[in-house]
This record gives sequence, C-alpha cells and structure tokens, in this order.
Amino acid sequence: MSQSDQNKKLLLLDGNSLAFRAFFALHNSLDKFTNQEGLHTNALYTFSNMLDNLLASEQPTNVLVAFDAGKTTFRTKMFDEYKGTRSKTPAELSEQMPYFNTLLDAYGITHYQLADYEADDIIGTLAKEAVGKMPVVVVTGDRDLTQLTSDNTTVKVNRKGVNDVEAYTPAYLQEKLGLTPTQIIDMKGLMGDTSDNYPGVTKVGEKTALKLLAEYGSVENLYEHVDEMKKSKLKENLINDKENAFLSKKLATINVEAPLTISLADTERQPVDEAALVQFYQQMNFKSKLAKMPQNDENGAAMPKMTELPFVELTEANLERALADKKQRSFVIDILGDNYHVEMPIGFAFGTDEQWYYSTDLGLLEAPVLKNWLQDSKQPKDVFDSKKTMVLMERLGTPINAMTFDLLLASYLLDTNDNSNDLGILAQQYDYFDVQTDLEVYGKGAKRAVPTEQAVLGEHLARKAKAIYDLRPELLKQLQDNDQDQLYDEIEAPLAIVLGQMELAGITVDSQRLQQMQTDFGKTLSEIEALIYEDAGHEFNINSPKQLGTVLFEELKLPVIKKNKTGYSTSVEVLEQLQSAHPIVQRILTYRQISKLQSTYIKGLLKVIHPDHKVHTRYLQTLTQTGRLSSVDPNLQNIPIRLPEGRKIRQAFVPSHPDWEIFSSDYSQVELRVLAHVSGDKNMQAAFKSGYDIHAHTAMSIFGLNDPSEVTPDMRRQAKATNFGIVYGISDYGLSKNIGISRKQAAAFIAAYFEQYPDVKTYIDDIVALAKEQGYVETIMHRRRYLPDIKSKNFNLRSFAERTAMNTPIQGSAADIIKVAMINMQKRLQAENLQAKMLLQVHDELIFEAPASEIPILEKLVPSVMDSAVSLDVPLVVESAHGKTWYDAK
DNA sequence: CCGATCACG
DNA sequence: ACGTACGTGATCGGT
Repeated sequence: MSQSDQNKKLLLLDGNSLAFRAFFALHNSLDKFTNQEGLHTNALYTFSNMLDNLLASEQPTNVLVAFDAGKTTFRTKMFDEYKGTRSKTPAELSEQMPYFNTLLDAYGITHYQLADYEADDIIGTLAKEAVGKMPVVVVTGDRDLTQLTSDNTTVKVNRKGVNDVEAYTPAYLQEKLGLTPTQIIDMKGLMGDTSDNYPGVTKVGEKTALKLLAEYGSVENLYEHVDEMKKSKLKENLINDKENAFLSKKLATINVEAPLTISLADTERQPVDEAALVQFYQQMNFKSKLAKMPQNDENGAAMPKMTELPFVELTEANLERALADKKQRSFVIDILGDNYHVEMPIGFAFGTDEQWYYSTDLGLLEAPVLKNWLQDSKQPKDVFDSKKTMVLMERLGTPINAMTFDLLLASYLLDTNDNSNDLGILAQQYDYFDVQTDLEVYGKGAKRAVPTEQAVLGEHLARKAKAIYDLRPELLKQLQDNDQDQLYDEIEAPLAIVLGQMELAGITVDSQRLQQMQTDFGKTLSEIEALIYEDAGHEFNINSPKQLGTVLFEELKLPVIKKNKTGYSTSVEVLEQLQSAHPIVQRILTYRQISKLQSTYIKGLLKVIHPDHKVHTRYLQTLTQTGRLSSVDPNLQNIPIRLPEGRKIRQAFVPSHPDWEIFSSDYSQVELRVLAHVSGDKNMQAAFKSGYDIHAHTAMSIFGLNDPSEVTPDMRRQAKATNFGIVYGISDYGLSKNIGISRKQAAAFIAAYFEQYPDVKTYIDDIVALAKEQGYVETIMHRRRYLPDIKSKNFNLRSFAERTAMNTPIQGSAADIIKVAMINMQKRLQAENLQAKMLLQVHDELIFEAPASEIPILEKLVPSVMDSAVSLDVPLVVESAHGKTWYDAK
C-alpha cells in the first residue's frame, strides 16, 4: 500500500509525559484517589479519562503509547548530565506506572518501550513510518515533539490541565513562532533546556533564539556567519558556547531511526477486553467508569446501564393510589434554566421506594389529593433545592410544606468544594449512578431543550426523585458524623424557606426614577465622550481596555505603570497615578464611573423588573466557600453606596405601599467581634466590651499613643486597614499596597498589632496548624471548609490556603450569625403580627419595608433580635436607619 | 468563554 | 526567593 489510506489514522501518545500531566492535574485530590489496597490512582484515573476522550475525538484505527525505558539512553552516553537534575518521580506516581500497562492491555492498545531510547524516539520513528500510509496525531505534554510536525503529523501539546491542548501543524508553528518544524531543534540547541539539563548558549532564551533563527535559519548557518556579526556580548557568548550549541542540538534531535522491534502493523487497535477493563476499574475503585460500562446478563445479552425503575405517568386515575399511605416521599419539580421566578416548570415527579410517578401536566397539582399532600405539614417530603421548590410551588398556587430533607443543602454543608447544582453530578460524588445529569438530558447552551419523548423526561424526573430518596440516609449520617446536624436542621433548612419568602416578596423599584437617571447619565456620557475623543485626536471605544491602552500609552505616550497578560493595565490605580499627566485621564475615570452605573445598575436593573414593579433576586445559598449568601439576577448585594453619584441609585428602591418606609439594620464590625471572640484576645475583647471605637483603639496600639485624642483621622484609616488585613490573612506587602506605606512600615504595624493583641497572633498560628492537621477549618456553627492546598508544595497555593484558613472561620461565623438572626426575625415578625417584611440581606445588614407606624417597633425589635442571635464573649452592636427610599435609610 | 474592570461586604 | 490581601456578580471586549 503506497497511497495514504483515508480510513486509517495513527494516534501516538507520549506515555510518561501524559502520566505526569495526569498526576499533577489531580495532585490536590491525591488523598481522595486511593483504592482498597492503598494504591494512589489519580494519574490512572485522569489518564483513563484522557484516553476515552482522545479515542472518541480522534477515532484512530491505530494507537500506540510509548514509554521511556530507563534512566540511561543514547543521550546520556553523549552527555552524562542529560536529565541529571530531574527530581525523582514522586513515589505516589511511580507506584501507578505498572498499571498503565494493565489499562492499555484491557483497551487493546499497544504500549512499547525500548532500551536506550526515549518515548520521543519511538514516536518519531513510527510517525516517519506512517508517512504515505496514514495520518498521525501525536499527543504529549512536551513541546519538543513539535519538531515532528509535518503535513502528515499533527502534534497536540497539553497546556494547563489535561484537556486543554494546542494543536501544532506546520502552518501553526510558522504563525506562532515563525519556525519550520526542524528549526525547533535549532531553537533548542541555542536555548538549551533546563528541565532536561543541557546548556545551550549563555543568555540565549526563546526570544533571542527566535531572532537569530529568523536571520540565519539554522545553528550551522549561524556559526558560518558568526564572525560577520557586530561586536556584542551575544556574539561573544555564541562563540564561547559553540560546542554547547551543537551538542544541545544533537540532544534535542528526536531519533526517527530507532531500531524498533515493532512496526506500524503492530499498532492496530484490538477490541476492548471488557471483562479485563471491568476488573481494572473494580481494582482501582473507579465507580463512575464502572457505571458507564455496558453490562450483560447471564446469557450475554446487553442490559441497561442503570438499574430499572418502576415509574409511570401520573393520571387522575392512579392519583389516589399514588399517595395512599403516609410514607416519606421525595418530590421533584424542574425548570430548564435557572430563574425560577420567571420560568414555568416542565414537569414533576414523586414517589417512594416502590413506585415513582411523573407528569408534565401542571394542572394535576391542583387535584385535591396531591395538593393536600403537598401542603400537609405532617407529610414529609425530600427534595433537591427546597428554596427553588418552594418558590415554584407558590407561583403555581400549590404551596409545599414539610420539606424535611434537601439534598442540595446537605451536600453543600458536607463539602463546599464538591457541591453542584446538577443533581446528577452531585449524586456521582456519592457514588450513585442511577440518574443522569441535567446536562445529559436537557443539553446546554442553544441546544438546551425539553426531551422530545415525554417518557425520557418522565424517567429523568423520576430518577432524580429516587436519587434523593436513596441518598438521604447517607447524607444525614455524614452530617451527624461531622456534628453538622444542627447547622442543617436549625439554620440552613429553615433559612431556605425564609430566603424564599424574601425573594417572593421582592423589592419595588421606581423605574421612572431610573429612566430619568438614564437620560441624565446618557447626556453626561456623550459630553465626556466628545472631550475624550478630542483629547485623543480621534474616536475609539473607551470601554475597550486594549484600545484605551493604545491611546494612552502609545499615542499620548503616558508612562506605563503596570502591565498585565493582555497588555497595558488601565485600572483605576494606574489611572489615578496618571491624573496629573494628561487631562484625558480624569475624563476617562469619570467616564468609567458613570458608564458602570449606566450599564450595570440603571440598564441592568431596568431589564429585570417584573410586571409587579419589583425585582426578585435569587439568593444562592449553596455557592460560597465561606457560608455567605450571594445574590443574582439581579445582584442586590452590590448596589453602589461609597460614591455619592452611585449612591443615588438607591433612591430607586422604594417601599411597595404608600406611607411605608425602608428600614435597615446592620451589624457594626461583626467580623472583628467574631475575631475577638474566637481568638479569646482579652485586650480586643475589653475594647469591644467598653464600647471603644475599635479602629481608634487599634490606632493607639500600633502608633504607640496614650490617649484617643491623639488619634488623627489618617491614623484611624490606617488602623482600620490593618484590622481588615488581619481578617483577610495579613501580609506586610498586601497592607503596604493597600494603604500606601512602605513594606517595612507595614511589617512594623503588624508587629505592633500582634504585641497589642497577642492572642490574635496565637489564634492565627493555631488555625493554620489545625487546618494542616485536619484538612479543614470550621465556623462557630460547624460550617466546614476543606483546604486541600494547605499542604501544597506550591508556595502560592499553600499561602492562599493559609490565608483562607484564617479568614474563613471569621467570615463564615459572621455569616452564621446573620443567618440565625434572619430565621428568628422572620418568626418574630409573624408572632408580633407585623406587616413589616424582611426583603434583603447584604452580608451584615438586613433591609425591611414597613408601614410608617411600625417603624418605632422595628427600631427596638430588629436590633434586639440581631444582637441576641448568638452569644459571643463580646457584645454584638446593631445600628438602624429608615427613610422613604433605601437611599434615605442611612 | 475568558480576562479586565469595578460594584458591594 | 517566592508574590500576595478575604468573599462575591455583571458587563464589556475580544478571541
């Protein structure tokens, strides 16, 4: 066969390089990936996923995985130190290496290694053999292999992670580096390679190498003309290191004539040995992989992957029977998207162990038997996302009560990292595979849709309901084991209902006020715009950081203060430093500020006002890593307040009835009070107990003052920043940058701080040590955050985890406190028969609307409920305000 | 779909 | 020597 066979395709994998990538991709989850025998399996797991993806996407007829044979190769014979500085393969990876062969054998894929040669050479030799016979795709983590790129061979290099690949063709190589494939070798010759430990030419890196090759084409030609070069350090280095350059080039050259004992014919893919693969997955404890394997019954006939589920469509006829007893049942109601305040449900399901029912007829919910069951507070229901379920049912006029178990909430509390809003994905975390993901059933993006076959939807809904039912005992047990049952029962579960009520209540927005502002801002914007174009000498998109950068730093030649990945930074900090350099800068700052208000807050809010003139945000209760809420669609937790122009947006948030007011209460320095409590620092506690201004108190400490009167506003500002810094997990650099002092001064502040509050220092050290020891930190209510990076060898990752260990118990405990207050508050409003409604939560503040007549009551009631939510070793202080609009409640 | 920017606690 | 504050969401431009 001399012509390339259109139907054939060879996939060549660089085994060692991909195993490394796979290992480090899940390095942080190393401990989670071990099998029954204690063998680590993370690299095997990732590699096996990688292989599945590659086989599916490339559809090769021939595959070979090449491995390095050992430490010594023909290259080490040429150069002793070749790869000499490589650190030893981690033991957790070495122990996995033999099993790569087991996996590949089960897949019917050839693997090969050859004494004295590296995987690269095997790949190169086979790629050459395939020319004219079949196209080749090489997959590796090593950029050197791009020298094999040709019209017949594409080289795919893993960037970060495992699935992000860069595909090199000769054209791409030319475009990206301006090199031909063989010039890659010349480049390596000039640069050398630190990881393979061969030298190259002194001071020549990628940029210089590319420049030299653009001019001379190859190492050989370069040295033929080196004497003609102008005198320079570079010329000197080139001459001195000539030998290195040639040696390195030789070392970098892949041997495409390796004496392989196999040939192309041996790479043909063999059928998968399913029994062997199942055995491998079992040995490695890859449950998700096992679940995807086709199963056969005793006669060898294919069986469905998932266990069968007795489910039927709900009808008027079987309704009575479906709810005949008072057993615990789970209930599911789905929408396609996220916004349950707008979308209509596509169907629902419920059932118990024996029988599952689904329907797409929402009218059935009105049937008395079903409606009563839903509403009956004595009939327990298990759900996934009780807040969403509650809101949908309220909107349908068929309220639901007694949601005694919420799978989403429970799993969030158990591990905020592994949580997902997709029940199918979440179930997999608990080794449950009898349910598909929403992604699989509904699709994503433009393709997201209700399944065309009603029974498919019905089965999915029913399986979800069953998954909740089946997983409930396990999750409840784990909550108990973690000492989190109280957090679940007394805080998160009841809070979901309170949040649902707040979301349903919504807050009224005065759209006329917003439209007026839109017109005003529109005028201002076009005025500034004209001035900016005048300054620049031409029109451009001011909102494009790229175009703005060109105008400021190339055309107007302003000094470059900071750069980022994509080019010049044009952030506020940069622009503020340039203010005196050119009048355009101030105008851009103003333009940015107004345009932010216009697009995000004015236009953004107008877009999401409902026909009831209100906005109904959704609080995400299972998202943040600390236990805080977040708010979306719209986000009502970041409405402007700091700048006067932005603050006016709050004038558009008004009560829903005339003669009502907006009432607001907020905790004063709640996070620092939590710190005083958890650290047990007597000095800090004393300051709070005496009602001192804590920032002034800190200022006295770090500036060594004796009397509060000596504290200047600027000292207080700096002390306040230091207090924040402590809460965030302090560093002298961070503090110095934030308040514009030297790093040395910042370090001195911190030292003085710790001297004054010694138990804070102890607390910080202890919490980091504790996090290292147990792998997680906790809040006062036992909310957990796992910190796998705390043991990372990567300085950045580890440092981040350490700061998180300090911050999370503080931010998270503050979140616990206001959550308790909200639950108590809602109870009291009802108990006191007040018309007042709790509408919003903004981390440390609660916002209400109430008849003017109830304001005096709230002024007493709200602070008392909030400050007694939990009992700390320091008092909680609450401040209140009210007015005609949110703006006026200050 | 990601990064830059900027709004909040 | 490393390279930094903690937690979020919306909008925009550009690939």
